[in-house]
Amino acid sequence: MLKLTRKVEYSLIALRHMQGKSINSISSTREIANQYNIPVEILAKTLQHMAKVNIIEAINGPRGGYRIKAKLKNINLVDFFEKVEGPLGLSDCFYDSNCMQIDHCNIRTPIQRINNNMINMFRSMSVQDITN
Amino acid sequence: MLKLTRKVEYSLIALRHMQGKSINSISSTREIANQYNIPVEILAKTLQHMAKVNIIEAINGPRGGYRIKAKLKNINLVDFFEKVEGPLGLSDCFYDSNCMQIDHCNIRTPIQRINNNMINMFRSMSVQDITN
DNA sequence: AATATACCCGACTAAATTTATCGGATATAA
DNA sequence: TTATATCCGATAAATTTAGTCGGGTATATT
Repeated sequence: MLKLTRKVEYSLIALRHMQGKSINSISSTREIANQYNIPVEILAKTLQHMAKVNIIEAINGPRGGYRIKAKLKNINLVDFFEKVEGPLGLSDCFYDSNCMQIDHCNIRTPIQRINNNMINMFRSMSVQDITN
Repeated sequence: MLKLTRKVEYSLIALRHMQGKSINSISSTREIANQYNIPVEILAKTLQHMAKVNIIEAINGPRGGYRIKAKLKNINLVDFFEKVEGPLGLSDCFYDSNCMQIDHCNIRTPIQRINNNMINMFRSMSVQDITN
């Protein structure tokens, strides 16, 4: 319960790895996967996805790879989690009201308060707070 | 990602239900399950578990059921989540160091900071904040 | 131009976790 | 004695997460 997914973890590991290198230097999927014991194919997907949402940038061809594109300081953790994993919330009912008990539920409002606290907490941190 | 489990949700729904009734009045599994559209068997387990960890108390026999036993005001959400669902943490490595990359991981410390923030946030709220 | 390296991406499979079901037991009020 | 309710281990189903596979495109290097 309340866990980060591997996808998010791998993304952060990769970003931190890239940020530790000189700007504009390129990191390949294989290089990162090897260094951190991550399955290559899964990391590949993860990086492709981060490229698609413009957090990093892909360079094709031999000697290609990825480098950071966005200002990590300007991406808060809510934005980041949502870009990488999709909508965020302690319960589905806060972004997709398909719940059988939507009418009877007696805890929706109180949980929403907690949810807001959580969201605010994550919003107060940037990706750079983690990758630095 | 970062979701509560149904077990936690059902527990809270049940607690709030009981708290809405006069003290010492008894609620049966069936009564709660019907009112909130929860599968009876699953709610039964959930309540049995809450009884085992002394949050509620079971009364056997016909006209039996459950009633609140603990002071909900004194149970913070971290304690509650852990009693109901087990150890809490954004990543497993904070309570079970069986991770392949424990030696290489470059984000353990930063994630632990976030984790602490989250834990503190949940610790600052009591079950009663939700069930009231 | 050929080649090798690296990203791209959809379809699929496997594993883990969460959710739900079943069967039979015990306790007790009426 | 009976009916209602909790108790509880085993198991099954569903969902989510994690990982694999195959065939594609782009490009630096020779």
